[in-house]
Amino acid sequence: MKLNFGEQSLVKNEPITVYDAANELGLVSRATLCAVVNGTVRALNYELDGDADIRLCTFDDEEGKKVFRHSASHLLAQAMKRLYPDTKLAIGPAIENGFYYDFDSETPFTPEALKAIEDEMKKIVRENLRIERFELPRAEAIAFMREKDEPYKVQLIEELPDDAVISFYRQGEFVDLCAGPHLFSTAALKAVKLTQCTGAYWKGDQKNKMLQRVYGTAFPSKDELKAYLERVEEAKKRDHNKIGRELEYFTTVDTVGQGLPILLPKGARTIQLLQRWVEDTERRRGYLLTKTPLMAKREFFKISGHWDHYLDGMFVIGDPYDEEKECFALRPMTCPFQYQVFLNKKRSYRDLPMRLGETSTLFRNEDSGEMHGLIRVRQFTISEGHLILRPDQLAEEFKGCLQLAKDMLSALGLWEDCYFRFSQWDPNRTDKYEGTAEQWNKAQSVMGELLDELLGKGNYSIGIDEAAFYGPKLDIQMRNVHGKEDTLVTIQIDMLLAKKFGMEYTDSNDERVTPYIIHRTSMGCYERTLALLLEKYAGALPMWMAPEQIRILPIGDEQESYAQSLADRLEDAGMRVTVDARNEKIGYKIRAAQLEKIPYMLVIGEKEMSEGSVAVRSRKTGDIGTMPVDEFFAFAKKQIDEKDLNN
RNA sequence: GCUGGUGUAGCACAGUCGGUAGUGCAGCUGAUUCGUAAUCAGCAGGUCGUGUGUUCGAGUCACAUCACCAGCUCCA
Repeated sequence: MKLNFGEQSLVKNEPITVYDAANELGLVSRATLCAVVNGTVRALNYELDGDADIRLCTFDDEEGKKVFRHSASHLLAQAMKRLYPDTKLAIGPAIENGFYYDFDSETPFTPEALKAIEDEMKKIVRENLRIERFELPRAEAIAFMREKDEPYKVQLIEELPDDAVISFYRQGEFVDLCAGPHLFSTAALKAVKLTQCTGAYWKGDQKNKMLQRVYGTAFPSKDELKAYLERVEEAKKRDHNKIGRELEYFTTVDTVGQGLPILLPKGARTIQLLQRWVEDTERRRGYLLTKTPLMAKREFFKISGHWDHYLDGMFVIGDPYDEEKECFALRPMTCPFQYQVFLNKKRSYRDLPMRLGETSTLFRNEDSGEMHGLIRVRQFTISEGHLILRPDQLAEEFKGCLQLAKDMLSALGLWEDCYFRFSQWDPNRTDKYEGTAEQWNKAQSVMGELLDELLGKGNYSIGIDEAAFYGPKLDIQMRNVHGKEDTLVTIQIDMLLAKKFGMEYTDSNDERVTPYIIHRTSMGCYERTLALLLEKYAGALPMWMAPEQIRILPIGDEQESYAQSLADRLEDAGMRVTVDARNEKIGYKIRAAQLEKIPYMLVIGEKEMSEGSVAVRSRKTGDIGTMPVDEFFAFAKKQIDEKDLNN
């Protein structure tokens, strides 16, 4: 058999382990963790018995990281079993940045308990236990796990297909059902840290028992672990929920209620200017502005399907089940309201595409545990829009929507952090979705082709059972500082709602045709986008979107009126300027402005006043020297007009 | 909704074994008129998230509730 290790190769007649084969070529080092053999990840002690293409992996490879951390999760489970023998094991995979293991245990694990478990893990590492794989036939595997009193493992085996290979991994006294692969020995797991303990449902289903999930991370060296933990700490400092409150962008008030943040003047200002910018940009791209009611009668939502599909998520005014009495609901979306604009009169194919845009406030009754700062709230305002189209316009208009979102998010500097998901229906859950399989397949294939063309094949992931109840979506996703993902922008193709609302147009053959609809947002909802901006820029929003752009700092009383007239002039040019005329030393005022992350400070003393100049200080680079007022004016205006993201 | 954690002045925090609440910054007043990240002094500020209970006595203990945080589930 021929064994290819990239450039080098080896010919063998007898079976040999990956480790021994690689070692003969001098390719193994301490950093080698596993190997990809003919496309499958294998442990180093995997026995080769035929021709193979082999790639050795270290921690720098995704495969290596995964194997390393998967072994760390077994280490955790072993320590847990030693300290709490009654604990039942569920599952323990490697995840991005670490691993977790789910346990069923009577004892709730506190941070102190985690410390003790971590110490036990370190002990096992020092024991240098070999990690060995073995297989069992199905019946024996089940009996084995029954004997060990591991009901979750029994269930996992029972759910495996009949022909599945059932493998176990043993390290010392500990054995776990696992597909593997794993490291050679526990000794390599030198830098392991348990980070948190939370609840998680068995099999991710709310109806199942809640287990205890212990999260951890692992690195080949203590230095790498330390660097990672420091990065996490740094990221948390950018948390909009902290920084947004400190910098007075928003606050919450117990008595107002959950998910109902108060936007303070700075937050309100930035959202106002984003909103104006969105509305103006959309107008230039052919959108018609609408303003529709924030609520409607129950009957209206029955037509749209929301009453059947989304009642739990709506705020209802009145008794939803008393059909005798009038009942209203606050709107959870804009779609059917905006359709009324189209329905206002008879439409012809000449009216299409009709692009409708609205700065739309929505209300969604999220579960109490869902709210998060400005990212997930119960009332929010979205740059909403619907495009009503002839079939032949679908591709072009979808493209336009994506281009608009890209332009918007690029101007905000967020585009580079986004990734894409093609959210599809689940054909097995027809209760959740409206329409026929034929309609869904058609909409999804149209959308798939568009995405391949616009984003490129493979540049988006597919999310099954993530669609809207009326159609597939392109979701533009972003992660917050905690690594949690949220949808920033969504563009959806809808082939169902138009019919429900009796929307038709007359085509050139004088036939009545039901239009296609695209639901879309251009830059998402303002609260969430602001939150992600605050995190991206650590509170120092770029000049063009900063609530306060320039602060003028007179040194003494004599410069106050000059400072004020300068502020008036900049304000007249549309800049957002304040004067700090407090009787304080200049250092004090600068410190205050720096802490508030004001982009530019203009220091005005006797010298500047007499020569008509300003001493400019940037929050980023400090004192950048004195320049004539006109020069600063042009300097600032350029940054604002060009939406410069570096200042 | 579920699991765990947190809640003391505007903010950051201290408060021992249950004995009647403190520090720094911010604020206000006065003095100081000052050149690139904190001038000095004085003053004021609290129903210890809320409620109920235990107790002679509760910031501290118990229960409930509200809000905030992380995770799970959910997310049109």
